Amino acid sequence: MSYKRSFLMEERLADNRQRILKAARALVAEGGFNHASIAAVASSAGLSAGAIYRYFPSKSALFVEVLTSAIDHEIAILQQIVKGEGDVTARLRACVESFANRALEGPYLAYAFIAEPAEQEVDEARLLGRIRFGEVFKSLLIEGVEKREFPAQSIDIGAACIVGAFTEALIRPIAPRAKRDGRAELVEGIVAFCLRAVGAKIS
Amino acid sequence: MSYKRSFLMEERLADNRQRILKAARALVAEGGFNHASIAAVASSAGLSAGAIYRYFPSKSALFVEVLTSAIDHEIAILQQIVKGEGDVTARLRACVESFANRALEGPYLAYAFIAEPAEQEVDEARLLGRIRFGEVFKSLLIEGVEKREFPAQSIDIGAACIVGAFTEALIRPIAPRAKRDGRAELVEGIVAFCLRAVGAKIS
DNA sequence: GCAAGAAGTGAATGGCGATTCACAAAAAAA
DNA sequence: TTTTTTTGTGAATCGCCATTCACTTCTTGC
Repeated sequence: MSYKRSFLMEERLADNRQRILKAARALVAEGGFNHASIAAVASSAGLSAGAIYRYFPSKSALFVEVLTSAIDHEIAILQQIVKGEGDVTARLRACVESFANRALEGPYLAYAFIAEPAEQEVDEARLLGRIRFGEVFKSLLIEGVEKREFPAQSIDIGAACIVGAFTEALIRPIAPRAKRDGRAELVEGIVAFCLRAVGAKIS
Repeated sequence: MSYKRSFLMEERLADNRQRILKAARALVAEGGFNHASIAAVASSAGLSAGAIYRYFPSKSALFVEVLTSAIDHEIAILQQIVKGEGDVTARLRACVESFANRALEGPYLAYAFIAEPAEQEVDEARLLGRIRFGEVFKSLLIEGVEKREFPAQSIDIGAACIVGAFTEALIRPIAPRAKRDGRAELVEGIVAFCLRAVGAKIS
């Protein structure tokens, strides 16, 4: 009577889904969103264009998921640092450093995720991601102010500013066909800026 | 023999061009780039779609000019402040305040110019604009460091960070359908962040 | 093995809006 | 006024891809 998917079938479907996501991510990393048409994703995942629609309702939905899961991953890394040991200043430094270094590692991907023009939906997901990054810094700021490591200040605004600051400072070296030199100095410069901005003592 | 445009004709053509630019700007201010199709711009300027192409080679070119001239205007305002009197700290404060207030004044326009997804070319113009804003702050930073108002620091990075910081802090309240309250606090928060970041004494 | 249902195919469709173009109206030269 | 050149019109084209769909191939239940 009713059709029931075997375990193996389930596996294969799940695997396909993952392959689609992976292919999409890889194509974005390679040449940005433009480079990643449904046809390209499909063939790169070893499926037909039509098949994609068995797994995702639309192109936007697919890329929103690609973006969101990448962001989840980054956030998890940052939260790990936030929850770690050391004073707040050190952890803030570590967060900014980590984010910046990872972005410079895969510049095209980071560019796409931070700044490349994309559809409405993707863009909304991006905004949401930025807000989530903001929350991470917000928690650090709250702790820092509480522990008197930082002076009293507007937490929400400060968090947004931090995200904006390192993001912007990264965009230029990250953008397609930009020169990328002095990475260490760049990262250190960004960190120093952020630490001064929150009023951390020296460092 | 050769056709020569009369003075009146020249005038009319120049006027048409201006009207097109103005219509485009108005439509963007009203509903973002999406809202501003060639057809819409044309009818709003009192011309036919085809006529636009006698004045601009492409839609992108038109919007690049709209964007660029808006940026020119903003930059001029900031440079006025930079060249003004008062210590560097005060002028930096005035620049950030001015930009933020003007952005909050015409939120949709600012959003489109700062963050709305658009064609490649427009996006490139936007990046260029950001760099130019950076230069303004760069000159302030250089002066501030020279005059010992600010400690030694990475000028280029700092300038980029400032632009990113206020930009990001503005995007959320500026974005379509965002709530916009506490404007004065927002601006003051951003200013405070930036001043601490460059190491300005109190304020 | 065989019917019924599910997954996969890829060429055709569809929508959208920029761009073009054959033609019309207006302006300058003759 | 007639001719030539420029400017303006707006419907038709065109390009681009996401999305669909009639059909094939594979899975499952019997």
